[in-house]
Parts: sequence; C-alpha cells; structure tokens
Amino acid sequence: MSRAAGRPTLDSVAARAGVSRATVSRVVNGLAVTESSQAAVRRAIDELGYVPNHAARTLVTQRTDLIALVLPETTDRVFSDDQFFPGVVNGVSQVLEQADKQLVLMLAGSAASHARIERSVAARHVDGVLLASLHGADPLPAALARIGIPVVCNERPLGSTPLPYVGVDNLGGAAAAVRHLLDAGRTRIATIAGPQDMIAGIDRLAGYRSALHGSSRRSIVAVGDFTLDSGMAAMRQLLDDDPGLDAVFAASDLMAQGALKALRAAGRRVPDDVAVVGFDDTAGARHTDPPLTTVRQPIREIGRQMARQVLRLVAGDPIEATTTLPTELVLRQSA
Amino acid sequence: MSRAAGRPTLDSVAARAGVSRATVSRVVNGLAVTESSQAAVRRAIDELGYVPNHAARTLVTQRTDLIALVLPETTDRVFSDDQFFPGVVNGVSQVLEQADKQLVLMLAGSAASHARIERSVAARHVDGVLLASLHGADPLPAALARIGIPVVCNERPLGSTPLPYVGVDNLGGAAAAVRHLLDAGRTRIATIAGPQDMIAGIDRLAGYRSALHGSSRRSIVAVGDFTLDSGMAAMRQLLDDDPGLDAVFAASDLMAQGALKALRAAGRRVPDDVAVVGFDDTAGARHTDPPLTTVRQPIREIGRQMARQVLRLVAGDPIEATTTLPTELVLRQSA
DNA sequence: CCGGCTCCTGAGAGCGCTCTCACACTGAGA
DNA sequence: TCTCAGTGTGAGAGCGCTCTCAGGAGCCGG
Repeated sequence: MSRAAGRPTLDSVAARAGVSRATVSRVVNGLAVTESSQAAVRRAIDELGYVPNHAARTLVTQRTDLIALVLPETTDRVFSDDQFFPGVVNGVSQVLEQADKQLVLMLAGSAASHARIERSVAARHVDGVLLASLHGADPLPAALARIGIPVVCNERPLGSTPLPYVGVDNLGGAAAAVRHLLDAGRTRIATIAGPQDMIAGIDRLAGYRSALHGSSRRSIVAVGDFTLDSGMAAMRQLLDDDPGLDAVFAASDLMAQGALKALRAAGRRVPDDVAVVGFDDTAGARHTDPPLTTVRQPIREIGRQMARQVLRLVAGDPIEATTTLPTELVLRQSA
Repeated sequence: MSRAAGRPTLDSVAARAGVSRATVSRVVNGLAVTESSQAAVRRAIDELGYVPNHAARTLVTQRTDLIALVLPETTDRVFSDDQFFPGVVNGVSQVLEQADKQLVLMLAGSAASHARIERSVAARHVDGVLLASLHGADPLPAALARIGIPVVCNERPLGSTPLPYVGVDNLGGAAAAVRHLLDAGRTRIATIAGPQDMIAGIDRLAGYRSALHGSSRRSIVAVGDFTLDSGMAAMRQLLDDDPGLDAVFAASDLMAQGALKALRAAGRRVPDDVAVVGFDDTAGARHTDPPLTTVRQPIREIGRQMARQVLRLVAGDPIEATTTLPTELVLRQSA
C-alpha cells in the first residue's frame, strides 16, 4: 500500500526477480552472480525503474561519494573575474564525474560558515575535502586535519599544518617573467605584488626578487590585492616613486590591466616606454590594449590534480605530499 | 570495542546522559523535554563530541538537506568572464547556508553527465534542483519534472515543460538601453544579439525591437554568442552592412567590449561617432575604454531568489511560478 | 560412490537515526 | 477517592541497504 506508492526498493526488485535481496545487491554492485539470475535481476530493475537509495547505502558503507570543495568567499580572488573559481571547479568536477562522485561546494566566508563546514565534515557528510585559495593562517586546515578526513589544499597552506597540496610554480613563473624583461634590456623593473598572506602573492614576489638578485638591478615593489583597482593604484604609486621605471611585473592579470590603465593615464606607452607582464593568462589577457604578455598557470589542471589526489587519499592509496604544476610565459605585445 | 573506536552515536549519548535514545533525539531536534534531561543530554553531547550521522537521519526523514545547482558546462556563458557563474553560486549559497542546506554543484556537459544527474536526482540524492542558464530545448527540465522533484529554473525554460523560474527583465532592460540611445538623438541603432537558443539572447533582441518599433528607425541586427570575440566579429559585420550606424546595443558586456575593439580598429570614436551600450554590468564594464554604459542585472539576487523558491517548494509551500527581477540602465561614458 | 572442494545463494544482523505508540506520572475537577 | 486531561519518557519498529555466514548445488579425484 504505502509501499507501493514509494520508490522501488531492493526488496521489491528481489521479489519481482524471484531472488533474494542479497543477490540483487550483488548484481547492483557487480559481484559474482550466475547469468540467469543476473538477467532476471536486470530485467526487474528496468521494469521497476529501481535506483539504489543513496542514504541507505552510505549508512552501511560509510562512504558518501561526496567531495567538498571549500572556497574562501572573498571578493578579491574568487569572485573577481580572474576565472580562478570557475576554472578550478571545472577541473575538479571533471575528475569527480569520472569517479562518480559529487561535488559539494562550500563557501567559507564568515566564522559561522567555518563552523558549519567543520560540523558538516565531522558528521562525515563528505568523504574528502579540497581547500582552495586560503588566506593567511586559516584555522580550517588544522581543524579538518584534526577530524582526520582526507584533505588536499590548493597551494601550500600557510601555518604549521602539513597537508598535501597542489600548487603551481609561482616562483619559476615570476622569475621567467622578470628574466624576459631583463633579456629585453629593461633596466628598472618594478613589481606589483599580490597580498602577502597568500602563497600566490608571496611566491611571485619571491620569484621576482630572485630573478633580479643575479642582476645588478634593484627591486621596486608595490603591493596590491590582485584586483584591477589595486593594480591601478599600485602603478600610480610606482610611477611616483620611480618615474624612470621601464618595466613592471604584476602578480595577476587583473592588476596588470590596472597598471595598463594607470600607465595610459600617465601618458606612458606600452611597451615602448614601459613593458608590462602579468600572471594568470586569464581570458581577458588576449584582449587588453596592447595584448598582455603574461605567465600562464594551468588553473583547470590544478582542479584536476586536487581531485585526483583526494580520491586517492579517500581510497587509501598513498600520494605525494606536494604537486607543483608548471607555469609558462606567454609572449604577446605588452612586453 | 569496535564501537568505542568509532564516533559517538545517539546510543552512547543516551547511555552517558542516563536517558533513552528517543530523548536524546528530541533534544537534538529541539522538541519538548524537561530541563534536567535537556541539560544532561547537552553535557553528554559536549563531552562525547557527538555529531548526528547525516546518512542515518536522511534514511528515515527522506530529507538530504542537499540542493543541486545544475549548470551547463559551456565555455561561452558559464566559463567566460561575465561572472554569471560565480554570481549565481554566491547568491544561492548565501540563502542555502542560512537554511542549513548544502550545495551540490553539477556541471551538465556531455550526455553522460545528463544521465548521471538524472540518476542522482532519481536516487533522491538531493531535495531540490536549480537549473541555470539552459540552452535551447534541453531535455533535462522535462526529465526532472517527470521524476517529481522540486525544480526552479533560471529564466523561462524553452520547450513545453512549465516550470517555476526566476528571470530578469531582459526585455525592459534592452528597451531602456535603446530608448536611451534614441533620446540621445541616435538615428541608426544596431544590435549585437545573443544566441537565439537562450532566453537572454531572445528577449534582449525582442526588447531592442520593441523599443525601435515606436520610432521610425529600422533594426540592424548581427548575432553573437555572448563572447568578446563574437562581439568583435559582429561589430565588423555591422559596420560593413551599415557604415553609417551611430549606435549599437550589445546583448552582453563581453560582446560590447568586442564591439569597442572593432570600432577602435575601424577608427570610430566612442561615443562621438558610435555610442555603445552593453548588458550585464560585469566587473569589467567600469574599466573599458571608455567605461561602458550598460544594463545591470542583479546576478546574485537571481541566485538568492532561486534558492528561496526551491526551499519553499521543498518545504511544501506554494510559490509563484514566475519571478522577474528588475534591470537597471547604468550610465557611463560609452553612450 | 563418497569425501572434499568450489561456487552461488539466502537468511539475518546490523548501520544510526526518527517517530509512533503506550505507559507513567502529575494535577484539576467531580 | 476516582476520572480525565495533559505531559514527558522509553520501547521498539522500521528506513533501505551491505555483508557475513552457513548451507546447498555441482564437480572433482580417489
């Protein structure tokens, strides 16, 4: 009665196929079963439109087949138009789909959402967690590590919790950008650095410094927060500090775009007077005026790798603690 | 033994608090219980670090507290930098967080992922579904409606399945843009329309036409796919078709940016020779040269409303089938 | 022809929770 | 003193699945 109204269960399939519940379960899970009962069960499943109940399965297997992707809900990076968020999501989702896992998106803005995430993870609502683009010494990695759930970060987490992570070669990319400027004969190379509480900000500045270190050039630094506006402000300040600069390396394309605007406003020609190099190779980089020379980072691949690693962890397989993906200098007209 | 090793359960809390499982359940769910047992249970919960098992709860309540957001995984709209994706996600997630629901993100690219989504929904893996930015007559809405799960769409779904949706006033916004151009004395107003298999593309073109209808002006139309490149190509074609045009309304900011590039390449000054109006008011619109006059649509609010509606549906409350959010003309320098 | 082996199958015991139901207890009213 | 609400509580029956375990069927060699 009430049963008939609901969705078909293992039992109803078993009854229809004339076998036991256990046999149906075996068929559904691909275990050994004779061909005849296999066929009977499959037919019953089709006829009834049976779909296994996920909660019931989770209850006994302790697997949820859910992977959480935690993103800090800050305007600057995730929701700016540098495409980081969609790119990572895309890569992650691609790999999870192949593994038949679902993606739970958690935006970690307030302290309340932090607590909510912790609770959700503690309740074993998900099998693993992907932590992206953390700021400063976020307490979340440590909290999750304590709960004892597989966690993979995007970029080396600041703070003392050692967690596996997937990052890009920020240092090498920044250094390559600066070397390109040096090779082109630029002598006064400034940088617009990113926030110094994020790895991408820190390492790209370090790369700039290391490349300059060999040469006799001194470093000229302004700090932005990866946004276009901050890049514009930083460029103005740089121009103030050193009107004679002839190149600038911005730690993000958005900041590079800001620099381009500030330079134009100041009457400097790019690349003639000042060469500009960005970082990210966002969709917009091809369309700036002039088109932006920049360091490409494989955003989608970051997502893919993170997902692969966490799946391995969930499966109990060993992984290497650190994955660093290559960056690549893309030459266009701005430098 | 094996029990002691695992996470605390309702039973262990009950044992520690000296009450029955049912009483603990009542405390956890906020039902009537005497103060003394209330206190005892709370203490036991704290001491044990008890967190309810989500799967077990779902199994009996039939609620998963999960809402799916389905996005078509196409490069043009979702993963272009028009911020639609992050904006909607942000709005949705904000409302879901308040309701203590989790967001499951499903990217619907291939036919395989369509099937996977259907399966997942059929398994009652989620309580409700949000369908965003569909193309053409996607079979998904109909399929989900058949399964009988709460569904809310972004924009009126094409095809015959009537589903509740949250849209923006594309028609009014486009008309307002064109009227602004008309009021400014422009006489030959072209449009770069969006894809004609999406509501946003269709309605914005209709708005353009209706505004022009009253005047004696004729319509000049080129079609793009919301991307910058397509906008550039469309603008070139428009200039070819009618070199004397003095205004263009683009159905997206990205296409407007493309138009700006094409116009500059053709030696036209904006807004002096040709006025340009976009649609979306993306982050980049403030930074184009000249800054883009555009029609703002409340992307985040779309997400919020969609989430609110689906939650109401899940709760069994009635909702209105159609929600249309206002658009607003934002005047900057391009028109 | 029988013991022993392999292989498939069904019975049944949970997984951790909610929720109905009956019961105990209190206090008001008759 | 007895009845009748009204309230809080515990026992127990599931929710739909997996997985262990024991039994039965089929086959081999001795």
